[in-house]
Amino acid sequence: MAHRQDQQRRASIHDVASRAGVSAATVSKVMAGVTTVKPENAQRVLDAIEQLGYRVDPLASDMRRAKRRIIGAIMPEFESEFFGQMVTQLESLAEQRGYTLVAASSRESEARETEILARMHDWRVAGVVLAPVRNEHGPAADFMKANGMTGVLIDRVLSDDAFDTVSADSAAASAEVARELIGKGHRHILVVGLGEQAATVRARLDGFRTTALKLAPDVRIDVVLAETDVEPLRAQLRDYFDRVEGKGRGARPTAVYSLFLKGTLVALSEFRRRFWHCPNDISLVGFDDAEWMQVTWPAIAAVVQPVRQIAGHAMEALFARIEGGEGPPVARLEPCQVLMRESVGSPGNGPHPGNRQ
Amino acid sequence: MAHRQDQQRRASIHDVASRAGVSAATVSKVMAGVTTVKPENAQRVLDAIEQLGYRVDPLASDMRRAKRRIIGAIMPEFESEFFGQMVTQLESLAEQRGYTLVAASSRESEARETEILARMHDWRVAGVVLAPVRNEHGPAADFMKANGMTGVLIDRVLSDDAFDTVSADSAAASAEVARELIGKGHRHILVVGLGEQAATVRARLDGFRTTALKLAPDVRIDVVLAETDVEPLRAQLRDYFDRVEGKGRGARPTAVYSLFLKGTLVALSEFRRRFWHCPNDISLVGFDDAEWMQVTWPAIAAVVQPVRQIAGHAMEALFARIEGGEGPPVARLEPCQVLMRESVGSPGNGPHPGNRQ
DNA sequence: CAACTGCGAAAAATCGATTTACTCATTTCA
DNA sequence: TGAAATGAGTAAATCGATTTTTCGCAGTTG
Repeated sequence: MAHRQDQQRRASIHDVASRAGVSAATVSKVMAGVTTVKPENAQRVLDAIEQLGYRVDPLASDMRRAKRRIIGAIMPEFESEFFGQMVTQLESLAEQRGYTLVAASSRESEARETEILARMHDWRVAGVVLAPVRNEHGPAADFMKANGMTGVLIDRVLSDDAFDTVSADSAAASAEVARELIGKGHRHILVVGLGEQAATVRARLDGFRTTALKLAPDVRIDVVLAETDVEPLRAQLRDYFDRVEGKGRGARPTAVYSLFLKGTLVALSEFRRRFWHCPNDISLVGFDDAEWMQVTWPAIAAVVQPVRQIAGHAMEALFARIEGGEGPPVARLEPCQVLMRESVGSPGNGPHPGNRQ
Repeated sequence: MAHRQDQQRRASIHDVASRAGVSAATVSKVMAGVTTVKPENAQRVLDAIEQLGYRVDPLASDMRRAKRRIIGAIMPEFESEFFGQMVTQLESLAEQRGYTLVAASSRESEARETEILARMHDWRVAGVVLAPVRNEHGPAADFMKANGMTGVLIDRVLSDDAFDTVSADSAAASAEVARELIGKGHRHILVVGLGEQAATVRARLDGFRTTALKLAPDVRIDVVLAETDVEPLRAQLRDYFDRVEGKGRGARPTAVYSLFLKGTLVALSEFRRRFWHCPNDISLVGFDDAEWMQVTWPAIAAVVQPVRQIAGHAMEALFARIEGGEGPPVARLEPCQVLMRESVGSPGNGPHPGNRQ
């Protein structure tokens, strides 16, 4: 019956008003819960709303306010569990407050990051949750500052002089990893990372190195840092292992600590190529957990980032600012959990029987 | 200098108009590329736009049109590579056409699916890409029909009488898997799935069964289908293996075909529990590929869904409808690629030496 | 009885862009 | 020459909701 009508044009506040025999302003007041409306009028408005299936048009509703009830989220990628969970959380939290989340992927490009931000600025979003590709000092953060945008930086950041930041406590987690590896007897450890993400990588590296050296001053820590992309890292890692293997017995590290998920995958694939098995031939821990790490053989040890906490505190900080919260920016660090799974063992348990090299 | 201004209020079309000494209508025409504007006026408008850094407010711009330049995307989850890539693609395609993509996760709930859809309807989105939790016959699709929304259904769908559909060619891929497994000599195969996703699961199951039986009429195909959630599936799988093990030698299937990613994880974790190794103790193929499947030992065989093609054709179909395209709905099936990795071998190569049960 | 107080609701302005209708000129053609 | 067509541009309406202003009317007060 109402078919044509449904498909053609939705009821507006004026349709409700005329059906209820009042003005649009009164309808608006009823919906806003203003008490200075005569009960009988309010009831007729409610009835009209019910009958017409009226719902506020968020677009029109947002027109007049300077900050629209839209939150922008910019993530470096959507393909990993971490950012997938992050978006899910952020969306849920935005929704709870009656905001719409518009998520976009910068696809690991700072240029795109700024473009997206400009578009979000056009939309006059109330706030932005930005997980920068590189760190807090990129062009995106500059853009936000220059345009007086409200925002929170997460993940690959440490602290900022203009925006609140929320990230995993990389240093503490790395220290924990160091304690575990040193405790198991490792004295030659390779750290793998991507240099571009300056802030986080440094925190993770320093946290690891400091604690490791404190516990075992004789420990040898090698570092393989690729600048930008994953493929160069793969090549560098291959070269590194070729080199240490050339130096004969004992030159090979007994454990690898990867500072990010892609690095863990690269390390694993390099182990495969060399027929090295964890943990007998080499131990492996990676920053960032994933579901599959529990089902492989061996299960892969990992640092679990507290996604819910990061998302929760990011949104909390963001809404506080949106609602006019003042004060200097806060840099929050959320504690991680380190899951030592089977991929970590003690060195010197001899090569795996299947090791053919 | 322009700081305060930037932060307070952005330039509107009227600001541009007054600075250029013309009316807002003229500015609008210049931006739309209408030719009936005196070149010198056009130039002054362009200059004013430049000086003020004016950009169209998409919200205001969309106000008057019945269909706003917004595309909604509803995915069952964001945590897996498949849907992550899907959202990335969809966003990119929407952006190319000057549309904004608003993505939301139904978190595997049909109720939420409809709620999100209602909210998107409130936004008067031009179209929706819906990856239903269950299949094309859920309440979400009904809602879209009842409200005359434009949309395309993807992934867990076969065909629909109201909407275009795009999905992986599950049947063909499953047939290919059957050919591979039968060809390798498997005659007792377990298929693992989630019954709730009726359409796709049936297609995958039937495609597999038909081809397997055609090639080897004596093949035994067991099926473990959990209704809704992953945990029950885990329990059922455990029971199943307990049962077949109780029947003694040869009762155990030599291969498992999982119809979706979570099933592959469950199967792997069950293998772990029983100390079964792939492919010596049992072979495994799963629908849906993931990056980690190449780096584990063994690498896991998988059916790769053509994400780009699905996203591309979905958007193509969607925009065709948005632009008024008529005609009966089209059901598209995109071919998959089957990657037979090390987790699949021939049966009867004897148990793995490490098998302690 | 005039002035004041308040309540409830309507009218009007606003947000920013687009589109329709309309106004002058200036051409073009009969 | 006069009517119609074209060109260039503007005022105003529109989209749908919110917010400010105004107004009518009832009841009080001096």
